[in-house]
Amino acid sequence: MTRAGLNPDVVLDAALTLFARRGYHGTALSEIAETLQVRTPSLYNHMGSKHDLLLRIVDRTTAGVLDDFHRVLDPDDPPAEQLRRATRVYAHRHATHRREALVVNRDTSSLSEPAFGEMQARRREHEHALRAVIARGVEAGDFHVESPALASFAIRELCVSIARWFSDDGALTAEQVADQYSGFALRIVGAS
Amino acid sequence: MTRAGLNPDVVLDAALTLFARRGYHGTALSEIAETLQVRTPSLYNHMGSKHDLLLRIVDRTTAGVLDDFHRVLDPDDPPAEQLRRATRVYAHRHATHRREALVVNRDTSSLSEPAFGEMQARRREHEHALRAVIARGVEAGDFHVESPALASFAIRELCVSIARWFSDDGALTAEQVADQYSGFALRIVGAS
DNA sequence: CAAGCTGATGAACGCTCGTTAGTTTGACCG
DNA sequence: CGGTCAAACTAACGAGCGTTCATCAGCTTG
Repeated sequence: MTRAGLNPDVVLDAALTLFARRGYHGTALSEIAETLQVRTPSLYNHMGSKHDLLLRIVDRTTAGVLDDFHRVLDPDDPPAEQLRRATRVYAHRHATHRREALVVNRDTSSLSEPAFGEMQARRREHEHALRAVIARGVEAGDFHVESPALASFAIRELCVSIARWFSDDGALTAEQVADQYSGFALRIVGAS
Repeated sequence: MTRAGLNPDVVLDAALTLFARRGYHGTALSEIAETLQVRTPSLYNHMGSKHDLLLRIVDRTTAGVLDDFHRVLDPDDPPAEQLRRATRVYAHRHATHRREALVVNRDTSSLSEPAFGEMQARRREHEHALRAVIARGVEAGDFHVESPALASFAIRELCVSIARWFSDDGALTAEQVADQYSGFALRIVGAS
């Protein structure tokens, strides 16, 4: 191991923390370097560019969201259980991956093409998948909402907002928050 | 009226649009100037500084939120009606003042003291006031939630998120969205 | 029509940014 | 112990930023 012991993961993690706190444009590479007790140019031994850091963060996170969704969704479950599981895992991720969520939801617009387009496509895929669950619940008479699209937006953004206030030192664990929020989701769609 | 017809309101409005789209740090004064078909230094005839623009936006918006709240809250109303009205006006504001909401929720951390502290105090005031309404509803047996704080966070952030997807050209008017979202809020707290 | 004022402008400032190049350091291996 | 190679360093770059200032244009007023 050399003097500073830097590596790509450590750099990405430090960037994640600072991007989440001050935003992508509000964070200088010199601040990331200072965090790691290293001069700025040393970072380039472990990353492509500043923009590349953002890209990797967004990519990894949006892929994780879709993975989560398809992993917990059982096609044989009734809509209420599907919605509960999909919401719980989405809420849980926003409590356990706060920094990633903050960066993705704040700085995605700083991505260049084609990364921005790909990210939007993934977001839309998750959005439509959740909307489909709600629509099935409405058809089955289990849910009661005027607009599945509106309810889907509301539930997704509800979970996203967890990243803005959750704390590991708080009164509730990530699991408890996820359980309560999935309960909120079922109430929003008017599940009996 | 002189050549370009600039004035403080026009500059603030252009800044608002660009801050909302690219963020405070992501927006250059030259871009604001370009929007107004003017050279950058001309802006200084109508503003103090870039930071001052952000400050005025945040100030005006957070004051408006508290104004709205106290204007619609009737102490004699039952908790359910109080929550409905408070949520409706908050949701409505986020549909009709999208740009302001986006800036406040993204770039507040770029404010310097004491502005940042003052803004946080106002936010907390609104948060606590809404939480109190929910707590009263729980005490009265009208609402059923484990944690009024969690429900209050959820409802507020739910409304905030409207700014992220609402469009004047969309299928729903601001009033319709506000009505549906205040319905979501009542469902979240388990109002009968 | 001349004087004066408001505001738009070109030029320039000091600074910070992301990034590159060349050099030096230090850990590892035969 | 000497050679090798990865990686951290110093120095410097070009560009863009927010901001200032002296100048200039054009409208208003007497």
